[in-house]
Amino acid sequence: MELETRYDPHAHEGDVYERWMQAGAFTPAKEAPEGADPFVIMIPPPNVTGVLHMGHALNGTLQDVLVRFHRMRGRDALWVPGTDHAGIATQAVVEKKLFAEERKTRQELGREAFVERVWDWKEEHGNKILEQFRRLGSSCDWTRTRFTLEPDMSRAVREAFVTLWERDLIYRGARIVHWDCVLQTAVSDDEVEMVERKSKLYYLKYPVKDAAGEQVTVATTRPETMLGDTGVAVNPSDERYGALVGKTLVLPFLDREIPIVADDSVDASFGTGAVKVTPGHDPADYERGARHGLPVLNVLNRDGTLNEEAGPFAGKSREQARKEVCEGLEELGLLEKVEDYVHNVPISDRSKSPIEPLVSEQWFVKMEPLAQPAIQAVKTGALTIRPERWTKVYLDWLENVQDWCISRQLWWGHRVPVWYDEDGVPFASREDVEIGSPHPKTGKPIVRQDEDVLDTWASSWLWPFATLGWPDKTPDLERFYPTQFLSTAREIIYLWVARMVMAGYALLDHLPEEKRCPFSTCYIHATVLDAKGKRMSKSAGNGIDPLDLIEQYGADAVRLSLVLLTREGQDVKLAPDRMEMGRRFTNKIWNAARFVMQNLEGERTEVGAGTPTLLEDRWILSRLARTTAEVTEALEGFRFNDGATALYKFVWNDFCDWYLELVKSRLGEGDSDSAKTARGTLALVLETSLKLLHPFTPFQSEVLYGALRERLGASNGEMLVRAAWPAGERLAVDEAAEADLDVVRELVGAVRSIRALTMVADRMPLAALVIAPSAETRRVLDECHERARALAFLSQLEVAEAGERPPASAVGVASGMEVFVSLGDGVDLEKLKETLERRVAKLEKGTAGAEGKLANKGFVERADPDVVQAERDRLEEMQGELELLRRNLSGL
RNA sequence: GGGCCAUUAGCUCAGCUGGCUAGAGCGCUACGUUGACAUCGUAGAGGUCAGUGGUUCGAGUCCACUAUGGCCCACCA
Repeated sequence: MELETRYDPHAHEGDVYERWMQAGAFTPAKEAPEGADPFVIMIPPPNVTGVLHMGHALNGTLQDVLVRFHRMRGRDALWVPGTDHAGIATQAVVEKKLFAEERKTRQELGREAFVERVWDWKEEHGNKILEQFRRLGSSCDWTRTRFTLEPDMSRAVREAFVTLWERDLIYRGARIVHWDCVLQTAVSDDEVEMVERKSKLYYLKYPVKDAAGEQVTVATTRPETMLGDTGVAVNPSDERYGALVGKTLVLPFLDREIPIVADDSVDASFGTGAVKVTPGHDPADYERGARHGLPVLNVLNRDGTLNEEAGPFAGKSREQARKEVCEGLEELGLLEKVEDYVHNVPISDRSKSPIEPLVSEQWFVKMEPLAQPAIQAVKTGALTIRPERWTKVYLDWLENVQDWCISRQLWWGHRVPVWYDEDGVPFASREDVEIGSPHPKTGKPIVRQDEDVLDTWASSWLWPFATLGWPDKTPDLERFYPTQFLSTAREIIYLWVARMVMAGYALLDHLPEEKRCPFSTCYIHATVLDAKGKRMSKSAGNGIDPLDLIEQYGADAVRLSLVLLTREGQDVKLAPDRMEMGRRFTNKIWNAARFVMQNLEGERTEVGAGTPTLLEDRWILSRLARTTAEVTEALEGFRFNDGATALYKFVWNDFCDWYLELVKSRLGEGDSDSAKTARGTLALVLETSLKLLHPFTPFQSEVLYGALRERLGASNGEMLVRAAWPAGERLAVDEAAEADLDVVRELVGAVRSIRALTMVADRMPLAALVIAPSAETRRVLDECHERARALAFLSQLEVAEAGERPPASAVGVASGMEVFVSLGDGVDLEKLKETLERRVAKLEKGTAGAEGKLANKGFVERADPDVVQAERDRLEEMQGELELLRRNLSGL
């Protein structure tokens, strides 16, 4: 196969993915390999309505890197994909479409027909996001794709519901809930966002009963809710109102008599110190009302208009009522004043409309008992959350957990599996119940099923095991549960992560305690921000579409860039051009591979032929061994960035910059042992590098691996995706080789520095460069000088015997070697002098620091002996260089 | 009102449990290559590591406070 000079991702990605699919490369073998531990990830199911955003792209990359890594390491690897039915979001999308296209509301269509429409929509559009995950290269087992509303999931959801019901952990209650007046459903605490809004603070006067002219002023932001007031509260220690507690007020408009009560929760310093109590429409008031036995009055309809309880204001919208209430009070002389006021208003995440706290009948799950094991999970280490600081967030929520309102007044979702008899006595059932059949307890006929559906999270909290077939004890459940890794966004630590842990402990009671936690590591990935550090959002229009990036740079470059840019626990600011890093690197790999393969023409069948004895061969193999260990350790510890960085440095700075250059002249030697070894080493290093790269750049590494095997004549169609992770006897760290090559690099560097100094002085090239090596370094030079010649800058180098000291204008030192430079004519001595002086100053500072350190007893006695020795060596070196530079300076 | 996170080169960021003369990529400058690489290589300029105090033989790294920016939680009507 001919490789183009520039890597073109689009020429390969589609084909490669297709080959993986045809080979079933992502589906675990029927039987788990002997002795292989599972490595399982459940994808956080994206909404079916969703399109891939940068957060998905990052998260998908991280999960894929790990799954591919562990698959290659021989673990029984599985990554289960799927989507979430996302009750409110999906229903809203379809409702909107229905109205736009047919001018119909869901009510006009009817429940059954509407749900049918949603399914139609799902079949048509619901796979989009999973397709996009494929573009990214995700190696999910697509044969196991799940959907949170499919029939098997319904069984799981019912099993969970009924189990909790039987344990008395589910109850129906009138509670104040967050009501979304647009979507006309209850939403959970976690779906509410507090948004700062400018508004007014109204001071209302309520007359005291039987006390002509006496009034109490309350401050409120919601004057229209005064119609639902059933009391006024003051702080018991507030002297202003002491005498009034126990007296009665008369509510304007309605003439309702309401008591003044004393309650600690009232802040005497806010407003007037007196607060109206509206238990039906304010969570805090609900609590206060309950403490004082005040009645709960609901003055709102489900759409947010006022109901008949509101007397003259019935039927008005909230906004209209507010206006009219104020006007009315004004007329009555009961509006004291209105102030500007900024406060936080609860807004529904889903409809973006203001939440109305409303008392209504809902289903709740008692959370406290479920929370205990989830708290224990992190305390015992069964669950590790990374970065660690999120543990506290997780625990804080669990330790103060509120009961979970699980009913939603929607149609798209799992219907609450509760049926009622004619007296309204409920019971929960795993099976559908026929209308008319007898209630198992009361014996009376069943008349209806509960109309509500369950919160979406009431299915997704079962995800880690419902995807494996639970409640049946399937082979998959046995083999793949619990999972090892969950990677998700911080926003859903409460909504999802904590609840999955609870569900695992509560519902998988056939398993021993230590196997119930659904995942052992929960990784909270970075948030992807825009270039200015703002959150990407549709409404702000600052989002970057990952598919555009893939289109432009290729999936591998995007994956690599994301991993290189993201360090654990730190958000990442992203601009499209940051993908350049990945693009350049993938192009570099491509060309290095091309070069290697061009030199492997012919009959070679064995990778890594010959025993390397030459320094550079030993060196690169040692570096390869070290890099292999680094990448392996990094990925085992979920340090993605470290792994990618180690590879980047190895491939680019060691392999391409040095090894390929050093080996070029040998490659022309035909059949010499030296040439053979070079070719073998090249092939081995390339092949191993491709394996290490595969988790990060799966497409490109697969293409190059195929090409390499073909070139070696060793191809039998095997794919890199299933290759074994590098390990073994050929890869050992050779410290001597690394140290020796460091000397060479340093030497070359020193020559370049001296040369650069003169070039700074004037662009004149050097008249001559002479090196007088010590006996020790001479050995190393002899070994590699010929190869080093291949480097352009070394072609000017002449090696002299020690002791032959040529006249020099500048002298440098490197690894015990003196480097003499004689300057050509026309050098700007002033500039050279300046440069040298700066260098001297820097060195003086350095030596002073080192001397101080070594003069310090504490350091010498307590520090690691190696560190002290290194410090001495460093000082000596600096002193030597300093001395030479001073000599240079005085000679100028 | 609590809590968390950041602040290191012009830009984006690395610097793990305190210990080489504080690094990388991009950008900039110079030179060299253009027979693996519509490039690549080498070198250079550029930093009082936000500020103040403390612990220590030694602090970018640990502690306290301050400043700036960002995020999360919370029933102040």
